[in-house]
Amino acid sequence: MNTRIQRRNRRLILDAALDVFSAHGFRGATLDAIARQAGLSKPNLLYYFDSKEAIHRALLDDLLETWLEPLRAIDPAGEPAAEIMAYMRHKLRMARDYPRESRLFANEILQGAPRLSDFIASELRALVEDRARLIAAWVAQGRLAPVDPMHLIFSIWALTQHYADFDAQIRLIRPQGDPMQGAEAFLTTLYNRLLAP
Amino acid sequence: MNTRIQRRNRRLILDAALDVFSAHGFRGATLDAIARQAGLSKPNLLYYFDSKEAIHRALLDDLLETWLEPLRAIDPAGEPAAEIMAYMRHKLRMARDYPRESRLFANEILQGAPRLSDFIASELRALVEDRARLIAAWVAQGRLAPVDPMHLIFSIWALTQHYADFDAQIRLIRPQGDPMQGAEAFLTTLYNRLLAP
DNA sequence: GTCTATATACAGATAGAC
DNA sequence: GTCTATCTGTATATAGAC
Repeated sequence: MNTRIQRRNRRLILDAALDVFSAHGFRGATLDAIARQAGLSKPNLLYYFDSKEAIHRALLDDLLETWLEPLRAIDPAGEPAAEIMAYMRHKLRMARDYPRESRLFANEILQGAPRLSDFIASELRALVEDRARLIAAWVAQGRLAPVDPMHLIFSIWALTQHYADFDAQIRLIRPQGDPMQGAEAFLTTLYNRLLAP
Repeated sequence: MNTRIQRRNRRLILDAALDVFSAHGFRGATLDAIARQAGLSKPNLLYYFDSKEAIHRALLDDLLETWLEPLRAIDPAGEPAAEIMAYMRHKLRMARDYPRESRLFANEILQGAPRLSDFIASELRALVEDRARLIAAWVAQGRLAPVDPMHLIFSIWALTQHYADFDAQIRLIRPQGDPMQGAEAFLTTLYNRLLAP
């Protein structure tokens, strides 16, 4: 029983599955495509995971741990505007470094969040409400410009994830160079102007 | 040959198909689901359209005509900030009134724009470049704050379509009330602050 | 024009040899 | 642990009666 090979194959499968699920959605993904991408046979995939659903589930579980972290990292003791800016940059970095994860998530939400509604309605919701209260307190103290905390958070999600989720569109509109070229500078200006008290 | 019934049935099919394709993506949608939703039999769908692909194609073609219109409506002779604000409100209204169309589009882009790359690389790209030049000219004249025109356009897309595309997430995080409650006020503040010269 | 019945293809999952 | 071969369900599309 070689645990090293097992771990290597599980990783190969999950990496291939992330490629395929993020590019085609759950229904559009096939075990054949994942197996080909992973360099394994289809039955071998199902030796490591019970079902297509189980592979997808494993990807989401991996993702959700890292999904909350940037929001959690906002420090109540920090300087308000700087904390929001750092959060925005953190999310933008994730969109650049983990675009497949962003698209996996987007595919799920777009289709009504069938497999994520529990997570969103409990953990994510509680965390967002907590951070919204923090931001509202900062506003009340006059340390941030008056701004709706929920919409502020949504705006950061929308603006950063857009570069991962709509990457195909941006590349077709601006074929030359990196799709995220100039994004950080633009978003820094935008939030500096929005948040200055 | 009753053209009135034909038109009515084509409309029924396309409306049902928009429901199903936007909610489940191309592969996730089934003719069974569309037929049930339309109140017709599956072979009857294929009497009006050659294939599942053809139904999808018809939806996209309908969509693309209306997709360019708000960008085109930006008036070079207008007051710069007011024109941008009007464009943003126009897009926000479309996200509210046509969320299924927004999700249909998002599904396509997310999966690499396989059926939209021609449209995006030609018509949309040309229009965006034209509008970017207009905005750049306004900036050069000092009538808008210095801002990257492309990223400004992307930001409006991201922030408005987010309310349609991520509607499921927003509803789970804020179960009470309308997901777009406060969105227009927030975005108005945001762009007022960003664009003031 | 609309239906029931069906041909055909493909995808998820399993059997069983090695 | 990994493979080939295969079972089974489901989806697109067609045939043909009415």
